[in-house]
Amino acid sequence: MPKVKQFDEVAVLEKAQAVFSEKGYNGTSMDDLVKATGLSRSSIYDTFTDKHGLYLKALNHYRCEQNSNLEELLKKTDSPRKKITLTFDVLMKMILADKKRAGCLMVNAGMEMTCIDKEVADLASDSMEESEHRFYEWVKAGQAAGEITKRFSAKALSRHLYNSYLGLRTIGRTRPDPGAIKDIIRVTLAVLDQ
Amino acid sequence: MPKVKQFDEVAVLEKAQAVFSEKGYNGTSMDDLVKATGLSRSSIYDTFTDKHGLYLKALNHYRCEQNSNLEELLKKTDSPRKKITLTFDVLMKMILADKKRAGCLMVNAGMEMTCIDKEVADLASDSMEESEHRFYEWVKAGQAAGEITKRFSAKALSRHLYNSYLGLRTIGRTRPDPGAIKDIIRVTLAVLDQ
DNA sequence: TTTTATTTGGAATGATCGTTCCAAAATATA
DNA sequence: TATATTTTGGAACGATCATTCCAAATAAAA
Repeated sequence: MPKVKQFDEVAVLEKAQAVFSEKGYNGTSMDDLVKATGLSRSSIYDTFTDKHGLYLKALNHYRCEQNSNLEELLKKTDSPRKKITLTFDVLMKMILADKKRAGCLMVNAGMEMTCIDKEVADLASDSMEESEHRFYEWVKAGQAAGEITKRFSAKALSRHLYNSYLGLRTIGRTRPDPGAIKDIIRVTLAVLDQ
Repeated sequence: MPKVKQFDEVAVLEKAQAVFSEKGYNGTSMDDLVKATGLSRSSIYDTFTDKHGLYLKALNHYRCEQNSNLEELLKKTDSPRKKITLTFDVLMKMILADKKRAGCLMVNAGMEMTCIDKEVADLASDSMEESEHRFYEWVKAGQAAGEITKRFSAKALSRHLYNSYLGLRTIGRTRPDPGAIKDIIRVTLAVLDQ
């Protein structure tokens, strides 16, 4: 009887995500979102409540997608150290492939919204903590396996790795230079050596 | 004969800078700027042309001020390595003192405006290159003086240092934890050892 | 094909945006 | 103190913002 939904919600979220990444939350208008998603205003409001709701859904979707993509990719190896290396390899490829310099939606959101929107700020902060903790588990396992130095605590090393990730995300958005990114990753990872 | 300007332009720029840092360019309204500066709309438009002009002037003033503050501080020592260490010490103090998490106006501007405003993006990019180059000169001198390892090129090390700076700026805005910042700086600087 | 529930497009709305404008206030000189 | 010149406050402007609303279009079921 009823007419069924004419669009794929996930596809819409990914279109919206791209615009939010490029222009930021405050730099994106509903008109931008209408054009990018191909949906009508009514459909957007009906499905996502409002602009803020769409932003939150896009952020959550981005987080899930990134996590599962990374998990899938890291099945390639059991070595904790190689998981770290692979993560930075993939990051470099993502940055260099990102011709529009959209960057990471979560990092962008954290930077734009910390002082403005507690709900978004908390979400971004939580996601960042999760990412850092992933590094922590790998470093800890790597140290146990003798792949990673014990000169520094697992906590300190994982904080360093995640800090380098954040720096690269900033460089990727502002001044993405292949040589620079390679240098940074090489030096960042050298700290893990005995 | 004429009535003279009733306000200090530099003081106004610093008030504006604080608001732009917290809320971003698109998140800041002219009303916010009127309240923060204490000036009237007319005076703002008469002095800075428009919102965008005020933003650019605030960015340029921030850049000059930061550079001269750093230069002044680093007179304390002649050792290139100690200049680097001091720079990170000061950065940590700035981040921890920054209760509003305003962060660095230049980094914030680069992140918010890359895809939106070429003029601002170029200014931020130029300022970032300058900062990285400052590290480069110190690393090069430090290597020549035997204070810094030659395992990596001066270019690679300076890129690494600046990348760590950018990461810390992001963390300072989103999740500023004293312990984390100390860890990151310690590991970042350890790379300079022989 | 007709019916029915739902989506859809686009006009309309009120709020807020950046900007302009001008009469009134203010100050350094005469 | 009076005059001349500039700043100032605040109202007013058009543009754009997010959001609402409804008639028309649409697709599944009868």
